Amino acid sequence: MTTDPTPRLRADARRNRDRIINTARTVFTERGTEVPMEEIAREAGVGVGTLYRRFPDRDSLIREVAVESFERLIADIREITEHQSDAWQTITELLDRATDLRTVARLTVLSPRAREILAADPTFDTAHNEFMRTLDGLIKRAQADGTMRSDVSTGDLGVIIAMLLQGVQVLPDPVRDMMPGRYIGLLLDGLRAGSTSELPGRAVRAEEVIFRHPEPEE
Amino acid sequence: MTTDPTPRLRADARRNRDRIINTARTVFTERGTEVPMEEIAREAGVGVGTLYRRFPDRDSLIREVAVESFERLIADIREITEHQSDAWQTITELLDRATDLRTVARLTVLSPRAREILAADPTFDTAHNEFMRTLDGLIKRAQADGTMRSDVSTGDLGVIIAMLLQGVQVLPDPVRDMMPGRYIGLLLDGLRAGSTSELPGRAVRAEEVIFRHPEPEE
Amino acid sequence: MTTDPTPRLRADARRNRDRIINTARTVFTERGTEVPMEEIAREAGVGVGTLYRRFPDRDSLIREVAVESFERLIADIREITEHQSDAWQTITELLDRATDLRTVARLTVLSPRAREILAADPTFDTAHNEFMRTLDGLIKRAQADGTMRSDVSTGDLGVIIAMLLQGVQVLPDPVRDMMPGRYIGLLLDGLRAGSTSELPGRAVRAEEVIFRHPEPEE
Amino acid sequence: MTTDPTPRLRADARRNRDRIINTARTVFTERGTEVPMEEIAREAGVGVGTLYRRFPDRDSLIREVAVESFERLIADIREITEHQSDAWQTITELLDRATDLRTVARLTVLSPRAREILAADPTFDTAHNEFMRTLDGLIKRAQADGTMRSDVSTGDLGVIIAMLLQGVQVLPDPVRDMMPGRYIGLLLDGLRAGSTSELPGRAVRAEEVIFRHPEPEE
DNA sequence: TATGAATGAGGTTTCATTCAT
DNA sequence: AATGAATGAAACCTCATTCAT
Repeated sequence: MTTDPTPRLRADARRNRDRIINTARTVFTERGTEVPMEEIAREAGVGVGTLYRRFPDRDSLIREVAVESFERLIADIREITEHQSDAWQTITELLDRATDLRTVARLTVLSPRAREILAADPTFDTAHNEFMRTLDGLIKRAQADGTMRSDVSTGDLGVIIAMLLQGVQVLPDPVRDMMPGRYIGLLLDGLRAGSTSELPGRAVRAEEVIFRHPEPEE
Repeated sequence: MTTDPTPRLRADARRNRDRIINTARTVFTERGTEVPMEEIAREAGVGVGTLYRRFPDRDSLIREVAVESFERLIADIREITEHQSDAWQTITELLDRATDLRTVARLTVLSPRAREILAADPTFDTAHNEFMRTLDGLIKRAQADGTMRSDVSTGDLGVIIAMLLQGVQVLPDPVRDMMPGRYIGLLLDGLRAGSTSELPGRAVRAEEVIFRHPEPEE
Repeated sequence: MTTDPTPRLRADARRNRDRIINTARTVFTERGTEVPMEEIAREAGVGVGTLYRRFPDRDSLIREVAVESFERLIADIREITEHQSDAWQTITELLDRATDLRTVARLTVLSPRAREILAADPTFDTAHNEFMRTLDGLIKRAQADGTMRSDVSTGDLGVIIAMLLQGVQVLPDPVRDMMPGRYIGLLLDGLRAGSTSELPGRAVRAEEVIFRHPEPEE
Repeated sequence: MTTDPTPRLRADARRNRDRIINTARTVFTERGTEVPMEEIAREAGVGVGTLYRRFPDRDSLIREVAVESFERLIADIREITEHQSDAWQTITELLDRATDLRTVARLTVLSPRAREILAADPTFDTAHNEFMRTLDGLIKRAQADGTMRSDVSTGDLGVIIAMLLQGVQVLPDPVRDMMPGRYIGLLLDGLRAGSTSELPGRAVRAEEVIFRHPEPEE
């Protein structure tokens, strides 16, 4: 499923690679993509040299973290779907477990730089498209069920998720951790079917928000 | 109203100062507070030296832009209030004219650096407190009118505004400008009185979100 | 003996560090502490980055050079003392071999900036106190021997040494190297026991001249 | 006597010029020749523009201060000579009133930059030569009187004066003001006729120390 | 292979000097 | 003529990336 750029690694090399990716994911999510490479290396417990051996520059690190985060997120959704067949509930649960969602938001919708990198790399399309397809399926089902208002699109949901999660992220520490649920609650109330107001503007297509290799219309 | 840091400037100096502040406001809002000083100077059409003569370092530039943006925003609110007595409508209109609101969001809730600067500077309290008081008044009135749900606070609204506007900000260019209204619509539906769901967590106090010089209880 | 700030360095790093310190010592002694860092790096044959990796700012470079110079000077004194038991002769020889003495003078008595740096750093006290104790011992012995007038103190000698060596330093190149001995000769004549004039003012305490962490009275 | 570069000035212009020169003299003497021009202007109570109108660059300011300081010093000597015919006493008194002497020392022997400027400017020779001639006369007389040892030259005295005064200058504030007399005392003891030691090296010619337009041998 | 040292380009800031008011 | 604003070159320092051990 992945582009699998690292066919076989010695056990210790593998361990280092994992540490770096994990550290980078956390750091990118919490502090953005511009954190010094030296610092990422230090937090991962390796030298910069090792980091650069694995990822020749910052862009390639961002790319790998993004690919992997998409995959994790897709796995999250799968897991939820296993025990939860209601689409609205699935969306709610997904938003509640925001961890990987937040990373993806930061590395796609919320970082112009990351967006550019990913947009330039067609090998990334697979993971991305699968995610979009999945989200799209959920929304359509929730709308068919009559639980979600029908005038919002997958792209809209992408925007909203990104906005909310980013917002939550920068809150001062003490408020931060307890808050996501609250604002997701408000948002869901807005998304719920039966809302009275008519939304201005038009629905956003997913490709407009994330990046621009729209899958050839099947 | 102003802290008036520059009692009297020669006409040309005034012009340059204004250009710098305007450029910085745009640039900070669009691209964040870390844009190179040289670039701000270039876009403002002045030499770096001029920029530094007026604002001895980046922090002081951020500070001035923030103060001024708060003042502009307060003026916006006043203007709306003049022709609009309904609190809910006032909030809606305010959110629709998001320009200065977006700047303020970026420079308070959304930038840890800016937040730190402002928190360290008591001279900033005047503008800040006036804004908070105004927002607070609006919310209380809307809740008293029965148009806004009563389980949200001024701090909550601050968080939401910031989250939304920040999110909107990073959308890809073509989508960006037409979008705010749409998501504000969704949000307002969530905020509207009569919503069914019970919000988790607790209301956030304004000082928790922005910064920490709560006005001495009068 | 050393504060040993660099437990173990790779051979090449060690070589670079030494080059930098040596270059800085020369340059500080000849041209003062404000010589551009780029230039020090260039003369040491390394990039600026290397200089800054080892010494995060100018102050820390000054500090290291100072510590090391004190240590060299103490070693000089030890060496002289090994073959020379007469205190007056020791002082004379010490003044004749002015190299490290001049560096120390420049970095303590003669540079307000360096003095401030060193005064702020208690880890520096060891080297400093040892030097002062040594000098003090010499003077007391010379006075006990009846070779040095008894109305001068260690602090006085510090002032005089600094003044003379600084003066010598700025002489035009061709005159410079042959001169110290001459003026030291004049000075020593003034210091010699049996001088007729009575000195105005009072003896200076060493701490007044150098800096202000007087060793806790034992 | 002066090179008189400013034939006639309006009263206010004259006043500004004087303020600038006085401020610059103090500042150069206390803190060296590299103090920011803006700061000199501020302390003089004029704008930078005014400073630059009068002195087109730093070098020319240094030059003017130097010329004037020489003239003041010569006047000092004259004044002393009026009531004091003993050459040794004259030298002693001169050293005791160190003010202008210190400025001259800083701007000639002690500042490589200033020395270069003055050396490059033949119009400066007049003041300089007169001073040297005067000092030379005093020394010769003191030696003829048998009060000063005969193996020192005018150049030597220049070196010593400069060294001592510079040294005094950089002493920590509390010690500084009360000290010059003390070290001058020591020095004079060394200079006094009857000293036992034989000086190493050779006498320095005045031109070697100050700068290099040796007056055509008359 | 892993490490951390070295490099230098680029961003920040200061200040000598010029120029508009 | 006086002022203080504007300029840009040069110094400081950081960090992405390359390279020696």
